[in-house]
Amino acid sequence: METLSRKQREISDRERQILALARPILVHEGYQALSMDRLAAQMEYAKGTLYNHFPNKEEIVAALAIESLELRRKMFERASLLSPISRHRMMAIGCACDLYTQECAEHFAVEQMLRNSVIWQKSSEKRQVLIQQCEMRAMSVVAGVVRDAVAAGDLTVPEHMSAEELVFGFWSLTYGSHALIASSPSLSEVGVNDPVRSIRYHGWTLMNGYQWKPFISFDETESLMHQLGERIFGDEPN
Amino acid sequence: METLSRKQREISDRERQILALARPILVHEGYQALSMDRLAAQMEYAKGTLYNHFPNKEEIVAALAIESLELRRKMFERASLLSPISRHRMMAIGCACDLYTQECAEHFAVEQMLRNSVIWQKSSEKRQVLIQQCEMRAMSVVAGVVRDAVAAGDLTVPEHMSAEELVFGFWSLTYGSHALIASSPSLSEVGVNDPVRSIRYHGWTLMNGYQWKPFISFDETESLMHQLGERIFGDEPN
DNA sequence: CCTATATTTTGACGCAGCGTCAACTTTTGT
DNA sequence: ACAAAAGTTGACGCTGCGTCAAAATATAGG
Repeated sequence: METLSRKQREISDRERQILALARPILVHEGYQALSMDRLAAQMEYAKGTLYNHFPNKEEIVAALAIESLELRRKMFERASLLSPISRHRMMAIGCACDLYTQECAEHFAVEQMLRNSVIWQKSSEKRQVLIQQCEMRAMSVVAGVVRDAVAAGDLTVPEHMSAEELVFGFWSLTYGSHALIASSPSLSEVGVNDPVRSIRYHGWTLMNGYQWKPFISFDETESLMHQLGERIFGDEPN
Repeated sequence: METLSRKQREISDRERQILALARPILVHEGYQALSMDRLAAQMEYAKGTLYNHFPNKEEIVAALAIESLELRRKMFERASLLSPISRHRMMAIGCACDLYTQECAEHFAVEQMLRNSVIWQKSSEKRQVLIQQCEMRAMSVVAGVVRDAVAAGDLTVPEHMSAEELVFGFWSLTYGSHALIASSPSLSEVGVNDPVRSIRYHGWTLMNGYQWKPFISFDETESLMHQLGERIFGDEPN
C-alpha cells in the first residue's frame, strides 16, 4: 500500500517535471525546438514514458497554456479586489494585463501558441473544456466589475449591449496591442514609439467615452496604475 | 532570344502557379497540410524545382502573406478616398478591416500565420523588408487621415502622442477583436454574442472619446458604414 | 520466499516531411 | 553541330512523431 502510493506519487510528480522541463524550451527556443526525443533525453526517461503522460506533443503545450491562463485569472481576481471604486478596479485589471505580458512574458507567449489552430485542434476535449472554463472565469471577473459599476451608478452600459460585450472592447484593445507588440516587426519603424503607454491612454479615453465615473485625469491614472501594479504581486508571486 | 523569354515566362508563371496552388491548401487545411512533396506532386514537377523558386516552405507562406498584405493596403487606400470628411474616412477604413476579415477570411488567416514567429524568422531578409514596407504604407494611409483631421480642425491629437500612436489604438482594437473572434473558442459561450457590432460600437465610442468631429449618432454610423462598405470593392475586386 | 499476474518502462521501428545534390535533360550561344 | 550554361529530377540523409512488443518492475496470494 505504501509502495503503491510512493510509486503513484512518483508518477504524478513526473507530470509536473515534464511541464517544468518543457516550458523553458518552449519559451526560449520556440515550438519547433520542443521535441519529444529531446524532452525524453533531458528527463532521462524513454520516450514511451512521456507518452504515458501526454498522448501527443500538443497536449503538453496545452497543459502549459492552462497553467498560464490560471495565473492570469488569479492576477485578474487579485487586481479586481484592490479598490472599492469600480473605475479603479477596471484600471487595476488593465494593469494586470500589462504586468502579465511584461513580467510573465513566457506565459503570454505560451497562451499565444494555443491560439494557433494546430495545438488547439489536437488537444483533448477534456483540456479544451478546462481552457474554456478558465476564459469564462476570467471574463466573469471583469464583467462582474462592470455590473458593480452599473449597480453603483458609475457607468451606463448602452442598451442592446451586455456587460460581456463591453468588456470585449477593452479585451480587444489590450489583447490586440500586446499581440501586435509581440509580433509586429519593429513597431517603432512605423512610428509607434511607446505602445504600452499609448494603449493605457486609449484605454483611458475609451473609459471616458463610456463616461465611467469618477473621471480621473490621465496623469492621475498613470500614478494610480503604478501603485496598483505594485500590489498585484502581493504575498504569493505564484 | 525569343525562346529565352518564353522559357523565362514559363518560369515566372510557375511561381504564381505555386502560390495559387499553395493558398487553398494553406487556408483550408492549415499549415501542417501544406507539404512540399504534396505541392510538387500537384504541380507535376519535381520537388527540387520548387526549391529553385523558394528556398523553404516558410518563404512560400511569406510570399502568400505579402499578397494578402497588399490586398489589405489597397482596400485601405480605396476606403480612405471615399469621403472628404475625416471621421467618415476613418470609419471607412474600419469598415475595410471588417470586410477584409470577413470576405477575405483566407487572406486574414494567412496574415495571422506570418505573425507566428517560425515563419517570420525563417523568411528571407528581402521578404521581411517587403512586409515591413507594406505595413508602413498601410499605417501611413491611416496616419494621413489623422493628420488631415488635425489640419481640418476635426481632431486634436493629445500632446506627447504621434498620429501613428493614435492610429495604434484603433489598430489594436480592430486587430485584437478579429484575432479573438478567429481564435477564441466560442466567444458566445463567454457572453459575447455579436462581437463585430460590439467592436464597431467601441470604435465609435473611442472616436467620441477623442472628440473626433463631426459627431454622428451610432445609428447613423451604422448606416453610413454600410454604404461605405459597398463602395470598397468597386470595379476591381482584386 | 516464490511465483503468477498486473503495471510500467523501454527503445527500435515505421512513417512522413524537409532540404540536398549528383546525375540527367534541355536550352543557349557560337 | 557541339560545348557550355541553365534547368530538372528524384533518391537520399536526416529529424521528429507516435507505436508496440518485449523487458523490467511492482503487487498479491500461497
